[in-house]
Amino acid sequence: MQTKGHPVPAKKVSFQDVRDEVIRRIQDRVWPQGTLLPTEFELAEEFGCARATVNRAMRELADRGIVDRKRKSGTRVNTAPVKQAKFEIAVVRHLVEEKNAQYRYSLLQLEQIPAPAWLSSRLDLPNDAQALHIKCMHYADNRPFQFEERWINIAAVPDVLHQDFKETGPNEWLLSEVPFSNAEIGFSAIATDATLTEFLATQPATPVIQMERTTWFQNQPVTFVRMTFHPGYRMSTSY
Amino acid sequence: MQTKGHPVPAKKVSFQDVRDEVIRRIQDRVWPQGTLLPTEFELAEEFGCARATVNRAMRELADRGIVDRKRKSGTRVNTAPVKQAKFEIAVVRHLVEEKNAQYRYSLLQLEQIPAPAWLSSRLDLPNDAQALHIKCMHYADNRPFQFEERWINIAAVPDVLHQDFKETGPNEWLLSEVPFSNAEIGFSAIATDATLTEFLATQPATPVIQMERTTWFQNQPVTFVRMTFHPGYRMSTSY
DNA sequence: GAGTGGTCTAGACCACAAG
DNA sequence: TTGTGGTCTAGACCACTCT
Repeated sequence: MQTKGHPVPAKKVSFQDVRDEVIRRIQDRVWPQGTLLPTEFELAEEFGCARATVNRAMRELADRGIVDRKRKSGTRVNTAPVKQAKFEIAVVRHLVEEKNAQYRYSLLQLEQIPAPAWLSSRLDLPNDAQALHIKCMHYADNRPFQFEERWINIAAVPDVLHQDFKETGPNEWLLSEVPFSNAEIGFSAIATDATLTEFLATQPATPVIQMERTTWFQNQPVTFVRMTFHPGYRMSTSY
Repeated sequence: MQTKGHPVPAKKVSFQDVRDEVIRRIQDRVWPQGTLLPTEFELAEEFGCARATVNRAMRELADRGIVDRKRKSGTRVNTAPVKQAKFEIAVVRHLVEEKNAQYRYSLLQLEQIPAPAWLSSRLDLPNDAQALHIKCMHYADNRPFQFEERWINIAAVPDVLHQDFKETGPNEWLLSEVPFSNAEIGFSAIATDATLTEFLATQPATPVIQMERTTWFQNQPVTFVRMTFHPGYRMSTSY
């Protein structure tokens, strides 16, 4: 909306400007759900910027699931926006320290064993595979925070045999050893069994959140871990 | 790696090419964690593409938390990659239908009440605020899938009074009415109380996952909902 | 066939932060 | 001050997909 008298310096239109204005129009029902938006060319003209700028803005909206884009069809306001909640799967130590609590780690058990059948099946390991079986605890201000039970595919990370995991947990070591892996994560609610009741210091059969994660590196299975949080633990995020 | 004899048509280098090659080098320890990467200009030269192309590739890696970028400092391979797990907080109906199960909705209770103190406090409502209190069930193949209890801030969406929610749940209506809201979500593990035991058809004190969500639209509180899943429900995702 | 988004380029200027 | 990423431009061609 700027009169074209003299060539005013005219601050350039940023892709954020475009993005925010489009969001505003959607929120204010100028473009209700399902609306077909103007083409990039038209928007560029309206906003007085390059098409690439509009493209960048719209691509971001598409990534967020706010609009749907199709070649030839154009850009449409999404009707059933897929809400995504992102949870940061951080190292336990960070979770604890974020709460300004003192972190402490304790190794409970470490043994090399032939991979049990269920593990071989789950990780698709050969029959004679060897595994490192680890149990450990994570404390926040000396109160039980998380119980961790883990199996590591030794063939995938042979160096693991030189680690004693007395000072730092296997997760942190694996992170430095096997960066940028792929993983499958699942959360469920379970009741504490005898072991969990003991280490988490709970009443028997207390509901707790358990997180299971299987990790691969370059298509090779590396580890399966089961992490059980203390009662009352709440995972939260916002969007 | 292309000899510069004749001006070969030479397929253009895409930002995906750059991105994937950078990922490969990080995975293969060519650039171990903490490494300072070459500048965009240098990479553009190496790959034989424009700097904008490199920028687009690196920006994606930064978004994924694989590298850290700072003006003047340059781009560095992230040491403690923050793993992000994205959960799609979809409409319950979609969750059910994804399992190829038949979805059924049932309204249990709907009443207009003065907002209880805890709700006013949580949503920052005025003292005389009115709320719509709703209880309903979601079934998958006629088996209890989720129990939902919700409070809606009537002032934020007055139209809600014209809805009877007999056929479709409040969530779907709110989604169409209040698109692109902000929300805070939390998950915890709880034991079923009398009501939940009844509606979810479980044993008393069964561990279940409960999701709480508070939603705002343009900084105005809209709704607070507590959704409790059937026993054994598992939230999962991969990255 | 034609329209729309997807991407690349070459160049430019800006903004932040390290020295 | 200076180096590095952040962004915008104007133009070009490509790729999907609808008709």
